[in-house]
Amino acid sequence: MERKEISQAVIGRLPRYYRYLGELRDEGVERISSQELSRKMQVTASQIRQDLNHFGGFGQQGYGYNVEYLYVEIAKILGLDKEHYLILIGAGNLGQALLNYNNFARRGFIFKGIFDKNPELHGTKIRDIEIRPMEEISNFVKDNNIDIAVLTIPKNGAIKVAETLVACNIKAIWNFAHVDLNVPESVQVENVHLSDSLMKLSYNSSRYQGMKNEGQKAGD
Amino acid sequence: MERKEISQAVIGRLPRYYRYLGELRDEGVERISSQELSRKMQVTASQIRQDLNHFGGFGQQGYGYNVEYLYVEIAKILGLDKEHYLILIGAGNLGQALLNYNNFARRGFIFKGIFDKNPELHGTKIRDIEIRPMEEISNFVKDNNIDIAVLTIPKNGAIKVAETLVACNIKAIWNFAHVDLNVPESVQVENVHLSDSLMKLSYNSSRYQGMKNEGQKAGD
DNA sequence: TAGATTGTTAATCGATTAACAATC
DNA sequence: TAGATTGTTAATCGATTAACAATC
Repeated sequence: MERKEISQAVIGRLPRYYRYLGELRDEGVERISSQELSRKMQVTASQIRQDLNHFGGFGQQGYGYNVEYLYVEIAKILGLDKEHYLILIGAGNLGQALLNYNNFARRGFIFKGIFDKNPELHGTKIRDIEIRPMEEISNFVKDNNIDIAVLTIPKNGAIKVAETLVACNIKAIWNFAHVDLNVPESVQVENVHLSDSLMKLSYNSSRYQGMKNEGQKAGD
Repeated sequence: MERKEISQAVIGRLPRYYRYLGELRDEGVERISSQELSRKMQVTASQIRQDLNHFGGFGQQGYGYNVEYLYVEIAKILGLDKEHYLILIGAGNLGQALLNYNNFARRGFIFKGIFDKNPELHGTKIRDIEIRPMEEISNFVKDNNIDIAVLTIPKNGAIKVAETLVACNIKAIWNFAHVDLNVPESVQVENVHLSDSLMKLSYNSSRYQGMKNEGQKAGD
């Protein structure tokens, strides 16, 4: 019954496996070997087998993996076989973009409530969901079985809101605010720090340009 | 003159150092030791020193690091001392959210053009920037010194657009389309796969709930 | 000078890859 | 049965942490 902790590196790769398997399935592919998949995904076959075997033996020697079966199993591992109820906190541009992104609903992530501190928005609706004042978050989470709070507000407000969410026993926070939230380990946080991502891109492109110039000087 | 390649793990931590140093600077803090910073950031002091020393010796024995100086140096490393010209491809919700996010301009990331395939939008403006047809991307990139293309279109169109971008020598692509772009190594790609991020959160929160229940059964 | 703290080398830890026996 | 390919163990590689001499 010993459960070895699975590293975030492995978890982080599962959605990508899931995506490729979904595409294969849509193309009508029935089975695939780790080697074929490794060529498609540009990772080693060894890594694919190693990663999957953290969760069980989904393949068959001499045959490979059944695409449909593996697709469904990874969905289960990722919790996509269940519905998740979300609230959006912050009905700005980014929040609305997420609300309108159909893929989430398709995977079982369903927005149940929207909260914003702007009183003019209260009572208005986006995608048939009413916008409510921030004060109602706590009761709404408790009454509606909310699993995940999506934080799309400026960083100033984020820390206080996170405290509220912790207090009403939210399970997970998808944090787009540019600040690190300090929550107990019972609350999962996934950060999407867009400016960090952009800075990384900036570094990598500058570095490449630098290398190119150096190469020229040194005569390659 | 030997330049050892710096790992993406290190690069990925730089924006976070930068953020904390900016906050310290705003608070008027003049110097900080790796140990103090390590407590604030919840990483080891060893890692901070090791990371920074990839880029040079920014500290001083017995003193620590000068906050302002280190802040400016990390900005240079990340390429934030220069302006970057961007185009947005796909003027949907997400694209507009990015356009309206002031922090990017503040760090020198400036949107110069917007492209969308919807003809009704052509000629209209967002934030004083005209929306143009996709066919004009290539010339616009060449004529306006564009460094970075921000891809906020559905995945179907993304691969073809990426080919166009590669052909006109773009340096970097910030890719929000849910597909892996296959580009030469001279073009840097940074992926923001939002659904992958949400699935990871889903896994982690399900796993935690699972562990909690198991703990109960086993009597903790 | 004594104390503090870096820069850097060495030790440890963890993740990736290679190899191959098991088995379909 | 022979061939293919997994699951898994062992080897390698790389990243993180610890330790400490250098030095401000």
